Amino acid sequence: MAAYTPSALKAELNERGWRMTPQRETMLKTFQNLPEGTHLSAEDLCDQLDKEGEPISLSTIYRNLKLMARMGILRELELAEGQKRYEINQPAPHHHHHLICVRCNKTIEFKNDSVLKVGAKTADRSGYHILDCQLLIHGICPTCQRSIVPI
Amino acid sequence: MAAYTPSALKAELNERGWRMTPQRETMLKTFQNLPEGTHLSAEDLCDQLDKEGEPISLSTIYRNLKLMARMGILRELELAEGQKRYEINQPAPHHHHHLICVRCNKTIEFKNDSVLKVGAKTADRSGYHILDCQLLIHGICPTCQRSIVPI
DNA sequence: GCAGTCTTCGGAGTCATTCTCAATAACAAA
DNA sequence: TTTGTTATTGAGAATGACTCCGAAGACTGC
Ligand SMILES: [Mn+2]
Ligand SMILES: [Mn+2]
Ligand SMILES: [Zn+2]
Ligand SMILES: [Zn+2]
Repeated sequence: MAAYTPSALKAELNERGWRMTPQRETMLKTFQNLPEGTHLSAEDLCDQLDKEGEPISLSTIYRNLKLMARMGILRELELAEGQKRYEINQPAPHHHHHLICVRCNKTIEFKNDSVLKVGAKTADRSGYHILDCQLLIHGICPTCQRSIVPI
Repeated sequence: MAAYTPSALKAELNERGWRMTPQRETMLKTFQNLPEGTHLSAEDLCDQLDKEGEPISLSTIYRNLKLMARMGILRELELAEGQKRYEINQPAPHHHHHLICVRCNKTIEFKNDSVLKVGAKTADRSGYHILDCQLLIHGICPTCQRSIVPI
C-alpha cells in the first residue's frame, strides 16, 4: 500500500530474484499517470499502449498485472461482469472504495478512513500482511430504479 | 439484505412478471441450509444437488445464481481465482466480510457493524438501493509469509 | 563479457460462463 | 378447470477472458 518509483520496483523485484524490464516500468508509469477513477482491463491497457507507441504483448500484460497486484502495487477489481480491472494502489489520502450498480455498472468512488482502519486492524489481528482493502457496495442506481428494464 | 421464505421469493418474482420454479426453490433452500462459511461455485452446487437426488442443469444454476444475486438474495464473491462463489445474503447479525490470502486463498470471515453502516450510508447518499456490502481484504497469511515459495 | 535463468512474445489451449432453441410448465384470465 | 401466453428449463454449442508453451531475447551477478 505504498507509492512506487521505478527504482523501488526494481529493488523489490531483485530482492525476490526477479528482474526489472522495460515492460514492467512502462506498465507502472502508465498506471501512475492515469486520471483518477480510471479502471483498466488487460485489453484496455494493451490498446492504450499500442496507441502510445509502446506496445506490450497481451500475455506479458496479463502476467505482470497479476504480479503487480500480488505485490500490492496494483489493486484488482471485479467491477463489471466478465473481466478484471486494475488501478494503482494508493496509500491513505488517495485510497478509496467503490459503489457499483449491478444493472448498468455505473461506479462511484468514495473515501473512508475508518473502513481502512478496520481493514488494517483485522488483517493485523490474524497476522496477515495486508495488500489491499476495498469496500464493495453493490446496489441499483437511481436511474436504473426508475427504468422499466428488468433484472 | 433480508431473509427470504419460498413464498416471499415467489411474491417478489411474480411482482416483476417472473415465475417461481421448483429449481429456484431448491436453490434457495440449499443456500439457506448451508453451514456458515460455505462458499459454493456453480459447479459445487450442481454436484451437491446431484448427490442429494435433486439435479438441476448447470445452465439453470448459472442463470438463477445471477438472478438471485441481483435480487440481493445471494452475494457473489470473488474469493479464489477463476470462478465466482456464492453464499446467502444474511442481514445484520450474520452479515460478514472476508480476509483472503492471495497466495493460498485461505479465507477468514469477520463481522463489523460499523463497516455495514458506512455501506448503508454511502449507498443512501447516492440514492442507490443497496443489495450487498462487503469489505474485501487481500493479504498474505502467516503461513505463506514464512514459505519460500515466491509470488 | 559470460553464464544462468528470468522474461517476453505469439499462438495454441483451457474452462468458466453465456447463448441457442425446442420442449416444458408457471401464471393469469376466462 | 381449461386454455393461451410466455417465462423457464435442459443439453449442447459457442464465447472469450485468461493461461500455458516453447523458442528467442535480455537482465543480473560474477
Ligand atoms: Mn477506483
Ligand atoms: Mn462468507
Ligand atoms: Zn444503474
Ligand atoms: Zn496463504
